[in-house]
Amino acid sequence: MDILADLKWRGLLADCTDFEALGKRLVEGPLTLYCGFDPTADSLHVGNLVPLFGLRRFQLAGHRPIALAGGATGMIGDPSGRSSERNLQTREQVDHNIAQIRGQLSRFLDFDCPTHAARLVDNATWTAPISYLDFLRDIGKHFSINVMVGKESVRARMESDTGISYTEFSYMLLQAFDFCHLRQEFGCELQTGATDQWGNITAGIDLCRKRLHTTVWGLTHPLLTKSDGTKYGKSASGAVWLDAARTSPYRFYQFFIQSEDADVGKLLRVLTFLPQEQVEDLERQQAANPGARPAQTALAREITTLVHGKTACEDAIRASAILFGGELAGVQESTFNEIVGEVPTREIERSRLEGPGLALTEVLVHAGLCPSKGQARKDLEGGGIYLNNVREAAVQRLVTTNDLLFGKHVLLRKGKRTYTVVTAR
RNA sequence: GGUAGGAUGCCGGAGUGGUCAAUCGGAGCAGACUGUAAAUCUGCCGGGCUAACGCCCUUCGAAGGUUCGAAUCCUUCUCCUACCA
Repeated sequence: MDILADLKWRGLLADCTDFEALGKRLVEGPLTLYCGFDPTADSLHVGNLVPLFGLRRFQLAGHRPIALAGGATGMIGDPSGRSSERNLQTREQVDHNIAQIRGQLSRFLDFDCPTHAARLVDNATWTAPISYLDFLRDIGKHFSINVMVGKESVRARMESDTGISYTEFSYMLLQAFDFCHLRQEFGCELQTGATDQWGNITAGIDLCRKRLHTTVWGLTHPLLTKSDGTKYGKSASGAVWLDAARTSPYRFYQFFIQSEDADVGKLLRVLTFLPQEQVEDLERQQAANPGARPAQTALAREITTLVHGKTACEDAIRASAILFGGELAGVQESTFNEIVGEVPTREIERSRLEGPGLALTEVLVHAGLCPSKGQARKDLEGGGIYLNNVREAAVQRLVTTNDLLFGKHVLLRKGKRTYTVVTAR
């Protein structure tokens, strides 16, 4: 299957400046394409995986991807898809974020491939040295304000209460310049991105035509949404990050295991590299026996392995099996230790549990499962608290050293799936 | 610079002297049903104390003031919005 057909089947094609011409170009031979990632944080999140995996899909199909880290654009702030002005990041923040993100970008692409190796670039390398006057003369001259204010990203903000600063208004010039530069430097002919990047991408295409008299293309991926239309990739505790320090592999795995039936088919297509037959087979299994959740299991395994590696994924699977396996009665110490470190863990001084012990409500607050003792009491009364996987409804319950598993740990659970291990020290 | 309007809990948004820790909706958390799914129903949803009835503390942009009593009235300040210049 050719790359465009594959992307289409996966639902990854939102728009293209010229499907037909691009399709023709793609069969002629390897093409160089790029996609940019701004360092708005020190880690990418699952939403970024759609365009990033897009680059990988192109590389697997024999093309040359360039992942661009926005060291320059990250200093400015993209107004696209934002209803209000961004806070400028300090240079130090951007530098730190860029360093982290470069590492993440490089994990999914092959830089050693002899025929179509990937590249990692930073737009600060070519943007920073240019003087303001040169930029205005060489780049700015090609832009019509009339066209710029017509772009969705600008118009939306001009109509909003907060407006748009000159800084963010200029963002599209920088991104357009990137495309132009990459066309000149590496013969890059295609830029990809999420749909909100359409305006910035077409700005680059126009600039290439005007400055270089050459035709390049743009291709956008749909924004990843849930079946109810809301944005995908946010859990209750915020975004789902690729950085294991921000979102542990266990939590990452759990996020996908908990996918809704209505979404899981789409997620398999968009976030994994499983072939069409296999995805369709999983969807059939899911429809036949939804309770077994074969699709969620496959999805979580695939993507956790891609992002965190085989070992971390297997650890997450084992920890999940223990936690969601019911009673802890027969569990061995070595097995239990596997979940310590996977789920959030808090320490407590052993002395506080000795003698009469410590109120369970206090332990819950200490563990971070409940925001206050009052809330902990209510959660207990509501039957939502489990001590070592056994429901505990007594508000006055004290936790003592007798509750320690293997003399060390207490497993606390709130609701169906929020766990914390408290370790005596 | 002028005029008018606004600022309420995570968000939206009622309330315009006591019955207000503040209607309602959304989000969130928990329970029931299930499948670590969705939908639905129920409870909770500022903090502390209590087994509980209940009690106490801190909130309605900020600071003062009027009053027995203020989110609600007055003064000043800060910020936002609209129109005018």
